[in-house]
Amino acid sequence: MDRSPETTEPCCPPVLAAPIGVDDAATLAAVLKSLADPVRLQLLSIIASSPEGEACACDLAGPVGRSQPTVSHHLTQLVHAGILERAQRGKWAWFRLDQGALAAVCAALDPSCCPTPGARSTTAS
Amino acid sequence: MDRSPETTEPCCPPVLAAPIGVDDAATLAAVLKSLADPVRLQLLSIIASSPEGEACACDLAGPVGRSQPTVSHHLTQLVHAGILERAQRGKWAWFRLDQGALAAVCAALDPSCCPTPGARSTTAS
DNA sequence: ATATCATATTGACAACAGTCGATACGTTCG
DNA sequence: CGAACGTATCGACTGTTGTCAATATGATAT
Repeated sequence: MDRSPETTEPCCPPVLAAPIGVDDAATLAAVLKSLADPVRLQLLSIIASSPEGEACACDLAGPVGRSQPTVSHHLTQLVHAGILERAQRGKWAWFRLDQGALAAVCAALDPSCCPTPGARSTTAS
Repeated sequence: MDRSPETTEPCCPPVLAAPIGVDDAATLAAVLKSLADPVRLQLLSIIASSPEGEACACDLAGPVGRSQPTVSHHLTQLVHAGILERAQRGKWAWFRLDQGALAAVCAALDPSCCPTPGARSTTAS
């Protein structure tokens, strides 16, 4: 499925403003769950701080000390959650951070900290 | 419990700036894990949007549709993670949000979104 | 085409987390 | 004191998740 462009889309209405519904809670929880793992956080960190902002999967298994299938699994989860973007380059898979996704999580968690345009209205365009 | 003042101190070094260590990853993952649950997010939301910013445990079991032990379990987890603060008032337990904790999580996730004193966003791209 | 390399998928297992019923603890009130 | 009430803990069950070995898939080069 296609993801929207650079629009900083808040994934959910802010948690602190008003009681959120079960659906919104589940959505935000899913994204947070994808972030709530030490290995995935390390992967994110390594990828984000890489020279061009992207990293090859072949360079990730070593630093996090996990097997190749495990790393692939984590990367897939992060891509599925909309945190990472995958690009096939030759036979290598390159991953880069979708920074908008993290900002959206931040906005949902603490909008007073992250003033995102459109974060106030429940159904922003 | 002592709670940190208004100092928005990130719980961890920013994820995106440089590769974080295993220890920092585990710390941040633990906090995120406490947030990565729909029921807990709902509890947070209800508590934060309550009149005085705090809510009694007796009023929480209903809205989230869970049993009293389950709600107590979730509240304990959130307190343990430093997200909530507990106050015993008579025989009632009142919970309020430690907003600094959420801001710290945001700062660790995306410092460019949450400008903290000392954390400079090196928006490379 | 065949070999080689990088990555994804499968299957299986262990550990963890969410849930509830039952029960214990602690406070308040009669 | 004892009853009533709110909350926490315990024990058990179930579903989920992180992990790896083995294998499959796909792309490149020889």
